[in-house]
Amino acid sequence: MSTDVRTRFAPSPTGYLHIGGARTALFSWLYARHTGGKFILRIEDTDAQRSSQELSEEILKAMQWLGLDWDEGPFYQSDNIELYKSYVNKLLEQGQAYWCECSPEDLKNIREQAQSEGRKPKYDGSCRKKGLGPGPGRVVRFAAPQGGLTSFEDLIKGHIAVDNDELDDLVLLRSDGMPTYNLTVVIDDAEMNITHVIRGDDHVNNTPKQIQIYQALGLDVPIFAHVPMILGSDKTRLSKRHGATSVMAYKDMGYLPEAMVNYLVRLSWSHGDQEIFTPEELIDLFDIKDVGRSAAVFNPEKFLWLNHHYIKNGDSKRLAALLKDFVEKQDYPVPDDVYLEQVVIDVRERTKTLADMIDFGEFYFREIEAPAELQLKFFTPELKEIMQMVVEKLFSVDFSDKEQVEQAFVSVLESFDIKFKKIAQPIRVALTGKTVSPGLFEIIMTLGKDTTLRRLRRALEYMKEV
RNA sequence: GUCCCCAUCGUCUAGCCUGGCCUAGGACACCGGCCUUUCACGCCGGCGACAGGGGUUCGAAUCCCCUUGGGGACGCCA
Repeated sequence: MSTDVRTRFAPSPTGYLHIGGARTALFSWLYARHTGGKFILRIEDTDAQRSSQELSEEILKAMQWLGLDWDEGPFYQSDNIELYKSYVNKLLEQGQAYWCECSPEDLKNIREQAQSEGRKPKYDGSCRKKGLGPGPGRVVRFAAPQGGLTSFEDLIKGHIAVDNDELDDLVLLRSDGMPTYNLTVVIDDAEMNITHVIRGDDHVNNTPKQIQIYQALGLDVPIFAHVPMILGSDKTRLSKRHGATSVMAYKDMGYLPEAMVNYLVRLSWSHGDQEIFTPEELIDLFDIKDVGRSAAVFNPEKFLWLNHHYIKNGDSKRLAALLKDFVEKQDYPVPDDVYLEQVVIDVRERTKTLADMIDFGEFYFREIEAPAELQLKFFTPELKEIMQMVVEKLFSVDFSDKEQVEQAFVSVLESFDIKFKKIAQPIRVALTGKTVSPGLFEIIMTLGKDTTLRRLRRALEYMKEV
């Protein structure tokens, strides 16, 4: 027996790992790492209708992408059905559970009746005294304690107390023989010796019900920590309406996992004025005690800013490797690693995501032609001689030496006694097809002699023809 | 509707527990300026909040109560 911290993340594979779930997982993981405890992953797939193996795997992938590694699991609740049933039987034998024959329609009526009378729409317990046994269409319900108070000390919310009369005789075993969430979560957390149940705010109301089950079963009640929700910009529960909510959707949009971790951790948690954290710092600094009690609004702009921060400061070789996927997705020919890294270095200050790099740096990956209006505006005949000389000078220069390339321009500028400004935009348009781009010399060095000269000559041809 | 929870700039938050150092600090966004071959980056500056009302106190963003506002839960989902 040890008192080591054991936390868990228990998603249900009825959807992808979303922002909210990821943050909960992150907090659980951080707390385990911070305390030197264990982090367990458990898949809650007792809803056979809606759960799927594919979704389970997607969740695992998302966890891995975020770097949230687990020490035990993944365990699947569907592998433990007999275990849960044995507990149901125990409750039945103890008289703390009973068979119920009420149909879904009966239940609906009971609820509507209660609500219309201004009461909480809970099950009225009409089958409690019937002494029913198993039968088709029947479920097992928990005989919840009546009267009194159930309370607990939440690590985040503080003291929470609920009147037992508010609580339902909830279903433990469905008519199809599958156990339900409130039962399985209790049994597994107990069997897995979870010390700290860190989960979403939306489970606060379930907690007293679960505590009653722990008590009925004579199991130790863990410590609870309910983390506040993440809301959308209109302060309602975050959903697709607010934009992408799936973790992996952000990966596909060119976000970095460290940016997501850093962004999410700062929702309802902070450490003074610090905004940027390395994983090591987080493990060192994170504590549930510092998690706030109020909900946070997901702010895409700040997330983008953080992503840009990591794009700007990340290792360029790694970024180049990540960029490769995005190049392939566009069906562009994949350049070599050195070229890709140069692109990253050229564009990183002005692109906030990996996907941005592809858009903004399109001219690095494919042949481009400036729109007609830009050609007309910038490729003017008066620039003919100047451009001619730029091409000639560059032609005779060694491109492995940036110094020489810059010198070539200096000599052209001196010959015509003009400012660089005079030819910068025309050259930019010739090289990139746009008026906005990275620095000219960076582009030229990355593109290389052949491409640079080819594109400048094409502009020169235009100047001559006009 | 009933129950539970929450409440500092538009947003994320520091400060609140252990009242005075708060004419409330930082960050994102926004607006100016500087830098400059474009755009960015960077730097400098600006805008901007203690929900309201009562208490307690010499003194309240900080403690208490009420109101209001918001969120969540009320399922044979998790």
